[in-house]
Amino acid sequence: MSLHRYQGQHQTQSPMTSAHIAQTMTLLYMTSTELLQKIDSELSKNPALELINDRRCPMCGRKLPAQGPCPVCSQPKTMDPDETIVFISPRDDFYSYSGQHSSSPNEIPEDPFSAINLDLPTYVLRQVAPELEKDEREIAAMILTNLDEDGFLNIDIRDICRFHHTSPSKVETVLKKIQRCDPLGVGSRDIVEALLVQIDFLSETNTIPEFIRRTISEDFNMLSKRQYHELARKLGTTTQKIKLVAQFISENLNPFPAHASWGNYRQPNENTPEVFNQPDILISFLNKTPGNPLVIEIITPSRGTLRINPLFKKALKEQSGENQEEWKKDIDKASLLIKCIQQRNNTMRQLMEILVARQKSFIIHGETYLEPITRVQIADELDVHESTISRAVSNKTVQLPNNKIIPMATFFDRSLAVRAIMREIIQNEDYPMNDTDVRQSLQKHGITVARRTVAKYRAMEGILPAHLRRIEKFATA
DNA sequence: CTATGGCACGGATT
DNA sequence: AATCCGTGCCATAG
Repeated sequence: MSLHRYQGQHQTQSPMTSAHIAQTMTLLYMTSTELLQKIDSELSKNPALELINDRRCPMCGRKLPAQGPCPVCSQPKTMDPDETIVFISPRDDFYSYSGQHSSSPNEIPEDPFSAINLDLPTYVLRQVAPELEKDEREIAAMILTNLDEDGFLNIDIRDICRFHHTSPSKVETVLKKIQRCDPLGVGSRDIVEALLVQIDFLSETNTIPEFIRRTISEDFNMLSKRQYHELARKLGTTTQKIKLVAQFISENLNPFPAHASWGNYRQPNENTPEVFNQPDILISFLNKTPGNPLVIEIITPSRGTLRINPLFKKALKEQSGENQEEWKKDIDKASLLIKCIQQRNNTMRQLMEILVARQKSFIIHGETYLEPITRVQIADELDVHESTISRAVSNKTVQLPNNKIIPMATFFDRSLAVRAIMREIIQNEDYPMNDTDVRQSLQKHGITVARRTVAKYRAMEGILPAHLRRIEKFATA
């Protein structure tokens, strides 16, 4: 209370600083979605603040086209794969789709084995949204609201066409994009289609057994009945090769998209559901081509440029009265907000620059390559307070080049790499290894942890103890 | 007797 | 100051 009066009297000095710091902290803590709400509410409350239709790059101030980020700042200087491009990407369309999936929120598929109640339709929608045109999004939304618990599409494509007055090929295009999202094959109409999608994806980077496409698309019945001999005879090949196909399927593919990386997504007994908001950061390869430089987009919600209404300013000068005090306050508040948003952007950019540099192999090659770093280290390097980094990281999410959306805090997970390696070890084990064995095996990788810790990691990953894995192995073999 | 999970402690991290 | 994390000890189930 008394603080307000104090500020009123000494406004010529800089009482800004304390308010400035406080607001920067709050803004930094907010996700992009929350920031959008904040801006909206400020706009409606504060007459001095104005949103003009003039989109400008938050970094260089250039005029921007109606869509997309700054063409100059988002361009690489070289094609050197070591380079990363970090830029602020003002988006207005990005957030309008959260929670839009229609009438029946109760129909959200829920895997009984998963304690995490992620909402599959929104999760997928967030991944594809950036890639879609406006009319495509409505189709995508319709597709995603008609998924069954296995992640299959249980509505006729023709119905979608009728509803949106569009062609089947258009729907197919959207569907194709959806199918390549994280629960790979989601939105397929049946097991066969889901498997084929997964194979297509895998074949881009891996070698796949011959005959696999054909067996799945034509003879999936025989395959599932394990009639390997008959199948081999029909295709004129050896039983051995057919068995390879079967093995590959059981090891690398998942017939039910919703159960795969989606359903048994670790942490079985964790009752903290991870709610993924819209990603705050997008990381991708330039032109979506692996090997190209990385492109980091820091999403900032905006439909234009925020500024102080010049008319309001003029009115303040001309008019003197009891309102003047009030108006001046409004102007100060508005300019403060604008400054703080700039600062937020700047901090996020610096943070991502250094974070991506450090964790590049993790981003490109996966969890095993995550380096253990702490927020303090980053804070020292950027010469800011640790809490700044904490605020910037907390609650934010990042979308990786493989379209997975992860919490930004994952970059600071000290044990993720070890857990990933452990998973590999257990995956490739010849016999069910007990925790002591796993510990030794990890030691060969140069990782020393206590036996008890192995048990903990196992629990985190939802891996059963050795004696129970034995049963599982026999069941699948 | 062995493998595993629960509890709690201390140090690091936020 | 509060929280998280790895670890040691011990009880218990198999």
